[in-house]
This record gives sequence, C-alpha cells and structure tokens, in this order.
Amino acid sequence: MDKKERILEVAEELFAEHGFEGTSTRMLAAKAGINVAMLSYYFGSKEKLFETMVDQRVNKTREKLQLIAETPISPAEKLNNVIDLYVEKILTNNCIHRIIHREISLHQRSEMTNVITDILLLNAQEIIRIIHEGQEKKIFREVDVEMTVGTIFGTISQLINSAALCSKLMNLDPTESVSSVKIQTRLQNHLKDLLHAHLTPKNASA
Amino acid sequence: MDKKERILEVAEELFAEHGFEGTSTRMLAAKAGINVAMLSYYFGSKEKLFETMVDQRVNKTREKLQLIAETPISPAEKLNNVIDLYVEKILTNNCIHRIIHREISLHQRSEMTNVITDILLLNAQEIIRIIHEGQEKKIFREVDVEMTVGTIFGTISQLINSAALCSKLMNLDPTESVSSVKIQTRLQNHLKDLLHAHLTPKNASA
DNA sequence: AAAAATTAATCAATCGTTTGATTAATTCAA
DNA sequence: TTGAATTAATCAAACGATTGATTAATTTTT
Repeated sequence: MDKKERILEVAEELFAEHGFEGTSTRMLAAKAGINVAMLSYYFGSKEKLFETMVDQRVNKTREKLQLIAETPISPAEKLNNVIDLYVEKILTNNCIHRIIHREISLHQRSEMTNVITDILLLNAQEIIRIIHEGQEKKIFREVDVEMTVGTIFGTISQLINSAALCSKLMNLDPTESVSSVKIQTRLQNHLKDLLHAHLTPKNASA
Repeated sequence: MDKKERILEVAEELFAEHGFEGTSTRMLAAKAGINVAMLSYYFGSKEKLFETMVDQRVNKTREKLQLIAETPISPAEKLNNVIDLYVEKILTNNCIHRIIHREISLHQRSEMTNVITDILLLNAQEIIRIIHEGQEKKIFREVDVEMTVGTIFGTISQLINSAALCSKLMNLDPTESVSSVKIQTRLQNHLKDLLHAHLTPKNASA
C-alpha cells in the first residue's frame, strides 16, 4: 500500500469529521499508521497536505460535466444527466464536498478558496448555459437562472451537510446513510421533477 | 455597554469567520476589548461561550414560524409567508447560520449538535405540515415533501455559505453583499415561484 | 555504499485556562 | 454618616498541554 495515498485518504476523512483546525497532525499520523514526521516529508506541511488532497479531487467532476454539455441531446435531457451526475458524485464523495463547503463558508480569501470557487463557478456556468439553451429553444420558461443553479447545488449540499437532520426528517433507520442508493435516486428524482415543473412553460402540456 | 453582550457579539462574528477551533480566546478578547480572563469569568469556558451564543439565537425564529402555521390563511399563502420569514431571518443573521451549518456538517454528536438538530427538525416539520395541509385540500400535488423542505433550506443556505461563489455568479459588484435587500427579495421571489410551480397540480390553471 | 524512508526526540509557539492581586462599587454596622 | 466588610469586575502573568514542524539518528531499499 502506498503510504502517501493512505495519508490523503485518512486526511479526507478526518478533515471532514473534525475540520482543518480540529484535525492535528498527530491524529492524522495515528490514523494513517505513520510517524508524524512523514507528513512534512511527503507534503511539506499540514496546509499543503490539505491543498494537495483538495486539488486531487476537485477537478474530476468538471470534465464529465462538460462532456454532458457538449452531447447533442435536448437541454431537458442534459439537465437530467447533469443532476444524475452531480448527485451521484457528491453523495458518494461526501467527505470532500463537506470539506469544500465548510472552507468556502469561512469567507476567508485564501489561495485555496479562490481555486475552489473558480472551479465551482465553471460548473455553475455550464448549467446556466444549458438552461439558456432551453430558453432560446422555448422549451424552458423564463426563470431566475442563477438562483435556480443555487437551488440545485443547495439541495444536494443540504443533504450531505445536515445528514443527521435529514435522517431524522425522512425517518431513516440509523444504519442507512443519506448516501445510500435509495436516497440517491430519491434525490435525483426529486430534483428532476422539481426542475421540470419549474422550467416547463405554464401553458405547455405536461 | 454590557461587556457580556459585547463578547457574545464578537464571538458570533469571529466564529463565523474563522470557525470554532480557528478562533482563539485571545482573538476574542482582543476584538471585544477585554481581558482573556473575562471569558472564563463570564462563561466558564470557550465551549460554554459558544453554546451560550448559539442558544441565545437559535430559538427566536421558531416562535414566529409557528405563528404563521396557526394563522387561518391558505397553505399557499402560509408557504409564501414562511419563505419570506425564513429568507429574511437567515440572510440578516447570516453569521449564526453559517456557524450552525458548519457545526452540523461535522457530524459530531455533541450535546450542541443535538439541540440544534432538534430545533431545525421542528422547523422542518412545521413546513411539512403546511404542505400536507395543501395536499389534503387538493391545491398542492403529490411531491417528495421531505426533499422539498431540503430544497427550501438548501437554497437559502447555499446563498449565505457560498457567498463568494454566488457573488461572482450573479455579477454583483463587490460592495454589494448577498444579504442586501435586493438579493433578499430576489431569493424570496425565486423560492415562491419555484415552489408554486412545483406544488401546483399539473392540470390546474396557472 | 549510497539513497530513500522512517523513527524518536525535541523545538518554539500557541492553545485554553487559572492564578493572585488590585480596583471600584456596594452593603452593612456603628 | 462615617468606616469597615463584602462583592463584583478587571488585570498581568503564568500554568500545563498541545500544536505544527524539525532535527539527527536509524533502518530499509536500491
């Protein structure tokens, strides 16, 4: 097993669970089963380890998103595909997304936040482009496009960031995670249904 | 000026900006213009200060929410009122809500998290009750009610937790905050429009 | 044997908290 | 109405513990 990989793995878990400041280098070393000095040896510092971990993960989703946007299908289908992809990616990698979300919520202008913000911005603009395309083709009605993107992102984030709340709200038995396939498809269906109702012109047939 | 109040005031700011672990007692003391010892003197510990601060704020909104739920108006109107109230409360008190959101996202089962979760749960159930009422009266269609609540909470949270992202996305000039009245009404209108489209039966007239 | 990986020991800095002393305000007794 | 006793508020200084990081020595790999 690659120790460097192993460190990145436990870093994702611990940072998600205790936050950046709440995770000490000794906690990381203990959980990874290595000596503290190895962190500096491999990554230079705790902060660089954090940045490396985020960097490695943060770019993956966007390529697939762009692929969808370029596929020659209807905007409605594109949007459905985007939702399926986004929900699946975020729920199955909920650790890193909780970390990102928390980092951003601090409103601290670090190099890291800027990098993350820019990537999320690209994702958002891709979705906006899809909606605009649908509006030009008159199959989507006029809505607040930016806020609509906020609804997509926000609904998914809500589920992973307030997992305990959502669990209680949906009467999940404690063994079942909000990342389960069942919840995943339920969220996908909800978002598709919601956006369909939201974007379909009022006088159009259902 | 009451020093105890002043401490709670700056605590809200600093915890929102730097997180709990990222805020030292000396930072708090410096910003509040008091001696570090006063924190222990007044609150016992940093943790208790945190809990006091959250406790003081977290209960306020719910009373008003319940008032709306009991007012004898149509479920559609109730929902609109709930949205107006919730958006206004969260945007104008965005510090405490960022803190709460972050605390919950840690998934750490502390007494604090339980208290917060329970209160949010009550709020959520109040909204669910309103939607159910509308469904019984056949003026709302069948939807995933729990997920719909997640959409309401999530959309609002998205705006305050990813303020930098939202600012760029909506081309706000840097002086304008996401908590401005302009954005507030825009968010309220979006949510009302979204939920109206989502909940209105398909074969009903617009 | 040279290089890379790993270790225990240690560093200065900072953490949250406590201490003992001092001041200012209030209460009580004469 | 003084003067003594008590309380609350505030302070600088220091506490032990922990932080992220580094050192120098040792082991492992090539």
